[in-house]
Amino acid sequence: MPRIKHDEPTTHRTMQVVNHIRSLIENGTLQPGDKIPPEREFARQLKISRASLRTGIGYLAAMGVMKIRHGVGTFVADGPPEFGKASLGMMGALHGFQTWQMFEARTILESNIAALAAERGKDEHHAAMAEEVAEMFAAMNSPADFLIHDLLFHRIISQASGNPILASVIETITSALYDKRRKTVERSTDMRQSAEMHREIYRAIRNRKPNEARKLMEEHLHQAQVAQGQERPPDKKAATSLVAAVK
Amino acid sequence: MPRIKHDEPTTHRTMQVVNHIRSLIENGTLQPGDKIPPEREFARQLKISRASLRTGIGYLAAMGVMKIRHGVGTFVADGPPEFGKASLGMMGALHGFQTWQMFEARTILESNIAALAAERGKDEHHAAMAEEVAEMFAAMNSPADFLIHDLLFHRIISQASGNPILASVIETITSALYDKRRKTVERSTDMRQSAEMHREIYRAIRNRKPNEARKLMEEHLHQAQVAQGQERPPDKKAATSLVAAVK
DNA sequence: GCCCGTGATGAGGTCAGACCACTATTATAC
DNA sequence: GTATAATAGTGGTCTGACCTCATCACGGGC
Repeated sequence: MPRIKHDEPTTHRTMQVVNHIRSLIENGTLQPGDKIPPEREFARQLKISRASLRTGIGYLAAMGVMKIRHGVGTFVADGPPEFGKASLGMMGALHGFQTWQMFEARTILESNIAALAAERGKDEHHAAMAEEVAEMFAAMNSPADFLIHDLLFHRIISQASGNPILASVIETITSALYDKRRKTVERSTDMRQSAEMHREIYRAIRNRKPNEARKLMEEHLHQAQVAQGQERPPDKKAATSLVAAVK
Repeated sequence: MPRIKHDEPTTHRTMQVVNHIRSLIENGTLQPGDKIPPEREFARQLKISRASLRTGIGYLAAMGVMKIRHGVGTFVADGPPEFGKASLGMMGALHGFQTWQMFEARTILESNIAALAAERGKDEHHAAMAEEVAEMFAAMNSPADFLIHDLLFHRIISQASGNPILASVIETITSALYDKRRKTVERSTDMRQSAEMHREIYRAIRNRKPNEARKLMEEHLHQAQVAQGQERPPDKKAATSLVAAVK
């Protein structure tokens, strides 16, 4: 029989680095925000070349797990979890993501997240949400500020849902939509209505009414979508239909 | 006076590579599955060192946009879109993702996706789904094969939903759960029931009954979760029924 | 005394070229 | 004809030098 040499992927230096850092994170040695040793020293510790170490670190940086600052050092990411910033944009270019699809995904995710938040939200979440709603009413004449508090409001709901995975997915999609939103928010004439809507959502969550929260969130996002003229185009499928691609 | 070597404000080489490839993808020069030129030649074309080129390619590979095959070449990813394979696992280690959270996320996503598939699925999707259901019944005595067709079935539903963004998110979460599933599927005594369930889901989708499909999918995933003892830990009382549920 | 330029320091970024390892194909031996 | 061996092509790793950037301490000028 032909000799099978199927070695383990343990060989690749890149994965060696990734796994090492992973274990450091898992056993608590590395915490979000921590700085890792300088490349030259770290490479010596791991008994690999600096070049290989760098590919490994680059890999982690691409996934958003590490953050590199030229001239300063390399750190473990500490912000809200986000699946590779450029990832979605890249995927969009590759597989032809449409804006309406982003809205659809966001609507499904956020409406369910709102329901979860209504079930599990704690007092501090309610307080923070109330705060942001108030800020929205106060920023009625400043679209840019309004948008900031809008984002914050939604982010708090994500946290209140108690499911960080869903929160990160939303975060990724939202950040991809952010640029588009920023361009159109100026012409928004419905900030008052939007603020009211947010307040209603807040109330539904605070009063622990999951279904109401879900419904309101759905409605809210639908309005936002319409306001940007990003409705799903009529069902005229240019369907590529590659069932074989599933393989 | 040593004049300052005022080079272009070209951003980091890594991003230079990423953007270059991105533009190649956007203008259609590179299609999924295509092979990019050998590193040495490509580096010469871009007028950068091979090391820098490799950094950029590594970045794209980490995001799942490119696939590297040692000794063969580097290709544009062609399978189902997937956000960095290791990404979720890494994030889990960093932010403490729990298995029950993955199930929750998956349930929310897949039940809604099933509903969308019921609305938008086309004949070829229905056919492919029927095929997989049949394979499941045929593989009843081979857990490994059964699992494969199980995965395929769900993947076809994702495609049928007509929203590739949701499909990729699911794909990412599912692949993270795959290993855990593989370990427990052997003891599954409910493959028959599982197959029946899949058939019912298929029927709901084919008959364009979104709400029914959603409900069935929810139920199906809940069963799968229970079968693995990955229920969400109750907030208050301990669940003693879990052990019995496994059989 | 305070401010600001300037150099020293340490970190990541890039480069070049040699050499190693894997895969698939082709040539050769049997 | 088939199995083994040689080979070409491609990614993977190493070395070590040099470049760029961010920060801080020092010291002259105000």
